[in-house]
Amino acid sequence: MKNIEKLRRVGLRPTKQRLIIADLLFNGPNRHFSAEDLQVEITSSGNYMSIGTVYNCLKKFKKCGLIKQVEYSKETAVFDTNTNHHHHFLNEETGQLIDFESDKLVLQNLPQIPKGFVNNGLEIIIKLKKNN
Amino acid sequence: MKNIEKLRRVGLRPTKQRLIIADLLFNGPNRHFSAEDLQVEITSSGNYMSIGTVYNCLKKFKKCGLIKQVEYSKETAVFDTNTNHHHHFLNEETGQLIDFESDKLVLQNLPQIPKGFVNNGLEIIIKLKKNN
DNA sequence: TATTTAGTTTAAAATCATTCTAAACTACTT
DNA sequence: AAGTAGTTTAGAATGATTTTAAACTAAATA
Repeated sequence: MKNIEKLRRVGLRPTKQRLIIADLLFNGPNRHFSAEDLQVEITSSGNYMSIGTVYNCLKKFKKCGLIKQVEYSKETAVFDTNTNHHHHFLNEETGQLIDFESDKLVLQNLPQIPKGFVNNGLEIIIKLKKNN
Repeated sequence: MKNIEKLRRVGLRPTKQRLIIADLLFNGPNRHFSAEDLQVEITSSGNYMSIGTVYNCLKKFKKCGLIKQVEYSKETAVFDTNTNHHHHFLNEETGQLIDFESDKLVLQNLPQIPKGFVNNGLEIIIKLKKNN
């Protein structure tokens, strides 16, 4: 599917800038990245975009379900092209994230949800340390 | 146990400032707080402390295992007096955290840990939404 | 007890990620 | 072709946190 269609389908005006970002994000494998990472890539691809626009665009993409934002990250927002339900390994030394699928996982005896609320998503982070 | 002992036991010099914070943190029930929250409390208790010192102190306390830092939080670091293993409910609307115990929880078919690494902690966040 | 010193606190400046602002621009509609 | 609503931009603003360098203080030593 062309990215211009992809944007139209979720109600986003396919501007030049959004298409530049869509081409970088949606034509390869899933990955994690920050707004700044992406800006560097945009520059490397021979384009230019203000950091404000990168943030605006990522926020819109997120709102429209084209990307997710990894919720645990402390300072730097980390975005993810993988919008399927999944969890993360986190290499604490480097900050690198690795996805793992949630479909085989078995969770039992989950705690009772506080009164007045419903479960709106369960996220697991498994922190990794080098052995030795 | 007196807080002055508590600090000495982990190798921290019991300065006036550290004792003020220890008195606020360790003489009541466990809770979550930010550096700024704590500074407000310090002020309310009739003391004064620069925000830099609050950060320094919390970092030392964390390093010595007196408190933990909740890892998922996005922008504001959230500290926690509860150093037992536990997980969190997160009210996404307000940012409020609620602990839940991990001892009854059953987790099966956890994914294989990437080669060269060991599991250094598993954290679960259950996001909450108001029902209706 | 006085002196030393290594660690601590402080105000203020610096940093870093992110958001805001207001003006210029552009995709889409009429 | 003109209008308008949404978008992009540079640069300023914000907010959390860290750094800096000087003043201070707890603990060790003389």
